[in-house]
Amino acid sequence: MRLVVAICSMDYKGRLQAHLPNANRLIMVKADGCVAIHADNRGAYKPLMWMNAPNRLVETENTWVISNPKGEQLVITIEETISDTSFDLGDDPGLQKDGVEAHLQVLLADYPASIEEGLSLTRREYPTDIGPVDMLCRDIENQAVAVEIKRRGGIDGVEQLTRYLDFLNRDPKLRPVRGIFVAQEITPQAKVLAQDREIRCVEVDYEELQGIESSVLRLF
Amino acid sequence: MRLVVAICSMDYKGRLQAHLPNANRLIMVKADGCVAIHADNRGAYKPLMWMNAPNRLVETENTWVISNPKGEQLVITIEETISDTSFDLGDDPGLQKDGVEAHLQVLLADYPASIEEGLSLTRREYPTDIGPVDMLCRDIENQAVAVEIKRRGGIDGVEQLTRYLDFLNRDPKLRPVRGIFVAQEITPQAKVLAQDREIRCVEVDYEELQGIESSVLRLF
DNA sequence: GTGTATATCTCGGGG
DNA sequence: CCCCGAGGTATACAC
Repeated sequence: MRLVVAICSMDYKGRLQAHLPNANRLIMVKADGCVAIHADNRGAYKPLMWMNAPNRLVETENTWVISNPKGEQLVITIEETISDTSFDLGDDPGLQKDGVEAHLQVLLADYPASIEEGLSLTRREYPTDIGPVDMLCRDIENQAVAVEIKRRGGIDGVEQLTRYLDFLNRDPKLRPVRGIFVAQEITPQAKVLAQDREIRCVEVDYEELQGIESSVLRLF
Repeated sequence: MRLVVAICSMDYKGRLQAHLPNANRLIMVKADGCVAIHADNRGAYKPLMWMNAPNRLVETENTWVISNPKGEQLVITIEETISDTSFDLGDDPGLQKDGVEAHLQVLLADYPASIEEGLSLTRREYPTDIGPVDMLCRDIENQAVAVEIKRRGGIDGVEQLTRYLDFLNRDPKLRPVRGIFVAQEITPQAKVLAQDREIRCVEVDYEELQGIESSVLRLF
C-alpha cells in the first residue's frame, strides 16, 4: 500500500463526471491497484473519489492517469507532494460477522413457531419467477404462508413480499398464500402498507431468539 | 489526519458484531475523529471497519477504544506499530458532480417531449401523500402522466412509480393517471414488471439530451 | 429526529 | 455476464 499526501486536483469521468479542486488530500494506492482519495473532513466510509481494481496507473511528472477496462478514468494533477510512503501489508484474512439478516433467518427457520403459533417450515429461500422468498411455511390450518425477513422493516420490504405473494398465488398447489412480514423493528409506514395488503407484521427479538437457541443447545 | 500502519486485531460491537484477526493494516484517523481501517486487498471503497464521527477515542498502551453516542464500540489491539504519522490537510472544498439523476431530471423537465411526443410538464416533484413524483405531465390527449426518472431503471423504480400512481389515481381532478418509467437503461425484469402494470418504459440518452440543451443555449 | 430516495453505492450469490 | 438482494450501507433532503 502506497500512501501519498499531496496538494492535488483531479477529475473523474466514467459513470458520471466529477471534479475536485486543488487541496491537500491522501491518495491511497493498494496492492491490487485500486485507488482511493480521502480528505480530512468527509466521513470515514466514503472516499472523495475512487477507482476499483483492475485498472492501469500511468504516472508521469505531476500527473497520474488511472484507467479501467470499463472506460472509467481518473486523472490526478499533483501540485506538491507532502509525503510518499509505501508499506507491504500482505493479505488480510477478512472479517467474521454475526447478527446480520442471514443469521436471523437461520434462527427463525429453526423456530418458525416464534413467528406464529403452529407455523412450520416448508422450505427456506423458496424460489419464485421473480426471486426467492425467505421462508415458505404452513400455518396451523395448513395454509401456505410466505415469510419475508428483514432486520429493519420498511416499505420496500412490504413491496418485496407483495411481489412474491403475487407470484406464489398463481400456483394452484399453493393458493391461497398469505404473507407475514418479520423484522426486529418495523416502521409505522410499513405497518400501514402491510395492513392495506393484508400482510401480518411480526416484530421479533434477536437476542431472545439467540437465548432460545443457546438454551436448546445446552440441553444436548 | 493520522495514519497508523500496524499489526493489529480488532472487534466491533454495535449494529452487529464483527472480529478482525491479527494482520497488518492501515488505521486512518481523520481530523473530525472518525476512524477507518483499510487492508491492501479489499477494494478501494469500503473500509474493513469504521466508526463515523462523532466518537470518543481513548488510547492506552496498545489498545484503542473508540465509542460513539449510539452505543457502538470499536476496540483495536495493536501488536506492533510500523508507522505513525500525522498531517494537517485542512478543509476540503468537496466535489462538483455532473450526470446524476438530479441533472437528468432537469434536462427532461426542459424537454418533456423527448420522453414522448406532445408531453408537457405540469410540475416537477409533484407531491403525493407518500412522497413526490419526479414529474407530473399532460400528454397529447391531455391525460395526466406521472413520470419517474432513474439513471438506471430497476424493479424498485417500477414499484416506486406504482405507489405514486396508486395515490394519484385517488385524486378525481387527475384520474386517470398513467405512468412512464424513464431511465438511461432499464433492466429486462423491470420492463416485464412495468408492462404487467401497464407502465410505459422509455430509455433516454443523457449525452444526446445535453446536446439539445447546449444547442438551444447557443441560440440565445 | 424519522422516513424516503439516491449512490461512480459496494459486495456477494445465483442463473 | 447480468440481475437481484443486503448492507454496521452512507448521505442528502423533506416532513
